[in-house]
Amino acid sequence: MRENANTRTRIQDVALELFTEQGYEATSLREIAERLGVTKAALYYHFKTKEDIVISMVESRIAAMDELIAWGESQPRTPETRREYVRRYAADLQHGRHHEMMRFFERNQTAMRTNPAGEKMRERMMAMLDILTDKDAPLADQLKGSLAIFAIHATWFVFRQPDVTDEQRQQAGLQVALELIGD
Amino acid sequence: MRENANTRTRIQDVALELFTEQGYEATSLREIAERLGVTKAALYYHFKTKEDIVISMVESRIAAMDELIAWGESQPRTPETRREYVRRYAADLQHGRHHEMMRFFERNQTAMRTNPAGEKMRERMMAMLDILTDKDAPLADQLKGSLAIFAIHATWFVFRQPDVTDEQRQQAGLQVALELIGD
DNA sequence: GTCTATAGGAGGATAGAC
DNA sequence: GTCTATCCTCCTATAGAC
Repeated sequence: MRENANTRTRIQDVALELFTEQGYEATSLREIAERLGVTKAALYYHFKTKEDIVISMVESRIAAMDELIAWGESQPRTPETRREYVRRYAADLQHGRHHEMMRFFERNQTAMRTNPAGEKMRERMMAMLDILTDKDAPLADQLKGSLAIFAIHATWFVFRQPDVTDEQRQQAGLQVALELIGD
Repeated sequence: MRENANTRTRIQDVALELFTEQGYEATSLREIAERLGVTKAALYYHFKTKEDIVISMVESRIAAMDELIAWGESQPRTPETRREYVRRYAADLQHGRHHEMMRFFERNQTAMRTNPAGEKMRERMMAMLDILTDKDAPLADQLKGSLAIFAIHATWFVFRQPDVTDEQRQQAGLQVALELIGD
């Protein structure tokens, strides 16, 4: 079970990387298995289907988002709540494989269209948006709410310089996101 | 050739729609053919390969971008140039299938990774970014440049209300983009 | 827990008739 | 220009040995 847990995690790691780089559909189980030095059949011992690999990966991310959303919904709808929400979201993405997961979803929106994990994720993104913007706010403000979230995600992949630290990334993303939701 | 041009265009239209909604890899040629009431083999009369369909669609978009980029590069690197650039870009996307094309690329980045059309498109996006932001500008400003472009694209799909006019969309996207690049 | 072998199907692409 | 028929490859998934 030590071995079990280990291989399971390694499969998830490799899958996440390949799914993000090449796309979910474009990545075959053979490819993942080869990268790990095992056969396809071995993967099926750990996961029932290909879809299952994604579902298993997304769980901890969904849990973290649920916690954050619950917090947001329990707070008064004030500017300060929104600011704090953005700060917490940015901090949240620093842990585990969380920002990698969000990138995976961003790059596989279409493939996740019919996937249960994708449905859950879309639901959460909507809930987050509801915390950041009113549904009857001006269009520009609604757009800014979406961009604020996107800014924090983009933090992890837009910069072209190789020498940017995680510290600097997070700081830049957070600053822009905060400006977008109105200071 | 009248028929020819017509069928060719219809294939492109259906392909663009399905590739965007379901994803490039998830859409089979059989599916496109069925939607048009023809067989797969008929598609192969009009296009050499599946990849070829994408390449053919992207041409007019690339041409428009090249024109815009050439204009940008011929102007002084001033704030007013950047503002005008953003305005022209927003107006540009109103024509033909242009914003649909950008949405297609956004949702199929991974699939377009190894596609010649994808390579061209990435190159142009980089060139646009270079016009909007300096490479040695603060990280936050670089991020804002990317977000400005994204804001204009997002204009066409983020709003949840069904009664938003194209006029209103464009206006909101443009306003936010202009704020992002500093008024 | 991992392997070999294989079923079963779908996809892209082509040949050749009409 | 479009069709029928078919090829070939690759994929997901399973059966059963070790």
